[in-house]
Amino acid sequence: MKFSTRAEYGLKAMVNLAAAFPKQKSVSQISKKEKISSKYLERLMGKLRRNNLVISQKGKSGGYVLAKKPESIKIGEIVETLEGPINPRGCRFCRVAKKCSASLVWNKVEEQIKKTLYDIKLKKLI
Amino acid sequence: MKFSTRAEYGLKAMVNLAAAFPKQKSVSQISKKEKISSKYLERLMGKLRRNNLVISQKGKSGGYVLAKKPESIKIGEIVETLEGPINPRGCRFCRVAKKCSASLVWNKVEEQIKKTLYDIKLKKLI
DNA sequence: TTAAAAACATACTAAAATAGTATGATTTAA
DNA sequence: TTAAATCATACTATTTTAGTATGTTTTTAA
Repeated sequence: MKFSTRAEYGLKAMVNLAAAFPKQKSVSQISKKEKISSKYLERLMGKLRRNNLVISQKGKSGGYVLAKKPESIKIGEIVETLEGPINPRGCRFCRVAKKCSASLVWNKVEEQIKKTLYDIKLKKLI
Repeated sequence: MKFSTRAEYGLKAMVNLAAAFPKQKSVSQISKKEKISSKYLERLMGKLRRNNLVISQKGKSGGYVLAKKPESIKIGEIVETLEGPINPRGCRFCRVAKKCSASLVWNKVEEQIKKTLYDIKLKKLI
C-alpha cells in the first residue's frame, strides 16, 4: 500500500512551481533541484498539463506555471492525475454482484484517503 | 494507490474463518467458496499462520481456525501481514535528511489509513 | 537569421512487484 | 494404509512502474 514514485516526483515538482508562482520554471531547473531524471519528469509534466494543473510555454526560456493559485490546487488532484483514481481495491465481483464482505473496508479507506488528500492544498507544502 | 489482491484474498479467507469460528475450515473449502486458486491461498494462509492470526491443524480433516476471537482481530493486522507495512511513501531522502515537502501528506495519509484499518474488527465483516 | 534551449510525442527497455503454478514432503484421521 | 490436509520452496508469467532513446516542434535571445 504505497503511492508510486511518480506521485512523489510530480508533487515535488508542483511544490517547486508553487514556490515560484506566478513565475514559471523549466523541467531542467526542477529536475536538478529535486534530483529527478529530467526526461521522466518531462513526461509527468505532460500529464499534469493535459489535466489542466499547469500551463506550458514552449521555446527558449519556456517552462511551466501553475494553472491556478497554489491555495486552490488540491493534493488529491495531483496524485490522481499521476496515479489514476484512488480506488484501494476494485473487487471485480463486487461490481457485478452484491457487495462482498471486504468492500466495507475498502470504501472506508478510500473515503479517508480522499478526504485527506483533497483537504490539503498545495500552498501548505511550500 | 491500491491494496494487492492477496490482501483481498486473505481478508476474505479470514472472514470465512470468522463465520465458522470456533470451528475450522480447510483451504479447499474456502478456495471453492471464494473462487481463489487454492495453491495461492495456501501460501497466504502460511503467512497468516506465521503471524499468529490463525492456527493450523495438519493431516486429514485438518484446516485452519482463527487464533483469536473475531471481535479482537483487527483488519490492519491482516492487511499488514499480507502486504507488508502501510507506508504510503517512504521517500529515501527524508530518512537521511530533513523532511521533504511531501512527507506531511504521506504521514497524514498513513495515519488515516491505519486508524481506519485498526478500528474495524473482523467480526464486523461477517 | 540562426543556434540554443525549451516543450512535446512516442516507442522502447529494464527492473520490480505481483499473481499464479509445480513439485513434492510431512502429517494425521478415517 | 491411503486419502486429504498442511507446509515448503522453487519456478514462471504477467503486469506495473521507472527510466531511456530518439527525435520533432517551437520560440527567444544572441
